[in-house]
Amino acid sequence: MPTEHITRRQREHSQHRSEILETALDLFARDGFHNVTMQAIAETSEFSVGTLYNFFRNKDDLYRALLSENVARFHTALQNALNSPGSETEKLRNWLTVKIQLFRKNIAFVRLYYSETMGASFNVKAGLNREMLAKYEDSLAQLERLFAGGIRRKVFKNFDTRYLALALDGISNTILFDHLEKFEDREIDADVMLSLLFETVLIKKV
Amino acid sequence: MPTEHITRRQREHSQHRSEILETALDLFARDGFHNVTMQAIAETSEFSVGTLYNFFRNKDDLYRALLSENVARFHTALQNALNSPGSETEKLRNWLTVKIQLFRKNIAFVRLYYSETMGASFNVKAGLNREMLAKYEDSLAQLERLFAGGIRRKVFKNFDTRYLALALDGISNTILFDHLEKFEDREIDADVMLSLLFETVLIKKV
Amino acid sequence: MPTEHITRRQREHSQHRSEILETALDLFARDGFHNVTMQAIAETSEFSVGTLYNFFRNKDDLYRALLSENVARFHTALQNALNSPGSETEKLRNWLTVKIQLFRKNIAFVRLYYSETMGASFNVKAGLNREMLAKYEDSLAQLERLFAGGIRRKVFKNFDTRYLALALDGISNTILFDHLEKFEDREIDADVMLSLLFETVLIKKV
Amino acid sequence: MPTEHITRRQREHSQHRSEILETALDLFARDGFHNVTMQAIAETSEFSVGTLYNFFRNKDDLYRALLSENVARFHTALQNALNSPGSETEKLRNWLTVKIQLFRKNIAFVRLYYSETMGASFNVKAGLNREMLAKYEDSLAQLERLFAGGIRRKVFKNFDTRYLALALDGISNTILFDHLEKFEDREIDADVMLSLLFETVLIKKV
DNA sequence: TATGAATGAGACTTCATTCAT
DNA sequence: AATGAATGAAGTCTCATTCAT
Repeated sequence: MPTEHITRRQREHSQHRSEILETALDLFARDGFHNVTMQAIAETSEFSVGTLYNFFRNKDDLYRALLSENVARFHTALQNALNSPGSETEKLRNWLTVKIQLFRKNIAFVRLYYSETMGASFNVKAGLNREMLAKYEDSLAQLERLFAGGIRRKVFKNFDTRYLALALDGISNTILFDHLEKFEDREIDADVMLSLLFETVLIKKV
Repeated sequence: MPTEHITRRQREHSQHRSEILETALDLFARDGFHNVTMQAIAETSEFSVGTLYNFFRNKDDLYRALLSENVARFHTALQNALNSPGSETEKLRNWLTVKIQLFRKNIAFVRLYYSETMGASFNVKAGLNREMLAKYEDSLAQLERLFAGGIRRKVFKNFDTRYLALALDGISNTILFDHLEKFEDREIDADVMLSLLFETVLIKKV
Repeated sequence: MPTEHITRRQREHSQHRSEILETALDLFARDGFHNVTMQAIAETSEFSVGTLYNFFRNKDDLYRALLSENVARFHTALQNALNSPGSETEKLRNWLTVKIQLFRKNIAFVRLYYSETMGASFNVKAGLNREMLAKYEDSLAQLERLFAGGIRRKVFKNFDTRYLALALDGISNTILFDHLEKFEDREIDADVMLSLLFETVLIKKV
Repeated sequence: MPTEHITRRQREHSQHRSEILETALDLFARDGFHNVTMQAIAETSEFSVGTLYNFFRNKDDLYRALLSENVARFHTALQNALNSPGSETEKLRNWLTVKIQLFRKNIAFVRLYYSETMGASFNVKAGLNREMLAKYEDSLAQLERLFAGGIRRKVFKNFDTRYLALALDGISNTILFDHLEKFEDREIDADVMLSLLFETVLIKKV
């Protein structure tokens, strides 16, 4: 059947594409965009340079695909976590748990993502950066809605939801980077992060 | 007087060096290390390419000097803030106030710093990265000592000081980046950041 | 047949490499290492600059290959001449005849070789110079053995063989350079050189 | 007296000029024309770059002066040796003795001279090379006249005088380079060189 | 007159991209 | 469809030379 034939081809094609992207990710994360040559990606992924250009229009395109697809994957996973059933706190705990897993299993991409988004979008052409920023804003907006709900339901104090979302993101980022930096395998707990935001630190005002 | 003569020369030299570094910082922060040519730095700073090489051995060296000197400046300023007189809370408020000012007045460098340290040190040779990491660790250690003191004096709850330091750093980073990103001129308040860490968010456990 | 396919590729590759080296030899011999640009070699050999770098790691490498391979060619040819059958005199005559032919057909290389070895090895990194010196010493050693054999067989007077070898080399060099310098096509005779070493010049001592 | 004043200046000027040339000779001989910077000559001779340009129009000019003046010195010394009183053989012995001394005391220049003249005049602009070649031809012509006289007086066999001159030059060159190469301090004897040309090597024709 | 910082043309080299096989 | 040799634009860096002090 021609359909199946095409399907197998497509499957192979998709498989090869993934292999290339995976290889490229490792190299980019280790050496940076400009220190990785197409030749190097070709050799490491065991394809020829020409083949790379059959999959991607050019180096920028490859890089863009790499970031874009991983960002989408992260975004979806985090979104799903937030949409899980349960209380606000449980949803946040879910979100953090998924984020922890994503960071742990995708260190290379995480590094790439942050060095790319903190710096004012060096390599990636405007388009992708706007896309990544939009996804980030969407994530924050969802967190805000969740906090807003909690505040409405008197579960949370009446804080600026924007700050709450940013704070939770910031706390988890810093702690996760600290762990990854040290290659620690000690389990990271979502509750520790939550408690840093939720439990009073100050005992008496000064 | 020969002393004065030397001083004038040195002053000029130092002045020129600073001009180059300032120009380079802006360009690097806007376009990224590899997208900035020595030619571009030369033209923008209104020196010749050759002159750049009289001040710095090569492009890497210039970049390293740029990061290194600014990191040192930031580190000293933050250190002083933490060593200011006052209670733990006041010291933290000082530290945050200084950090806010530094971020606001050095957006370009801040972007460069984070994209450089989040990514696994692409361009900067190992040496500098170790140096930057060391300064970061030193900052955290100081925060930790401060928290530890507060805990001992029963001002703070008995939390893991490492996490407290990381959380404060994370909260301030995320909020500051969010503000800078939007070129907001709305004043950022140190107290908002502190309260996110200090005041209970959660009203009732669920 | 795959073997043939590879062979054709290899043949072409080898062909191109030779063309580049030949072109470079002419240019280097005429203008000197530092006065020949890679651009010039590329244009003259009708390849692109990039292609040059596909064949040789860098300019030094190209130059080294050039000298090294020609030195080897010369060395082998002269060695074979000395190992030809016949008396000592016939072997020396053979050696000179081959040397004359090599000089005549490789003026460019000869110039390069001598200006490189007389000067204290400017461009060529230590390695090659040691290699060239070793081959030269080997040549002399062979000549010495030949002279020693002649002396043992009472064909030659009992002279210091080192001096004999050096003298024969020196006489042939100077005469050959003199001819080449003048672009003379008058045949150069091996016997003339031999006779300058062999036949008494002095009639009566003074 | 103004005359004296000028004379002192001139003396100092001349002294400084010599110091520069001497320094430059060592550097050029060690590293080659293109691997020596004006900066390096300035530092080593303890003058400033600007001062170098007060003595010589440019780098080429300095190099030319260096070669030209040393060639003249060599030429004069060798000429005087040949014009010394005595028999042909004595004159030749004188010539060789002077040549040996010159080589031993001016290794750096000798290397420079030969690498410059063997190669087809790389750096030195045409003018100087013609000048050096002329002096060389003059030397050979003098040797030829001497040999011709000897032949006329039946002291030497009737050989081509050009070849005799070239052979003597070649023999002495090769032996001298061999000694210098090895940094030998063993005395080199003019008579050994003469005997290689004068005394029969061959005992019986084969 | 001496200095040495500044200049900028020009060299070497890399690497994204193409295209004949 | 896959390959990888060839291309050449563009970047880094050097260094002879100038000129204000």
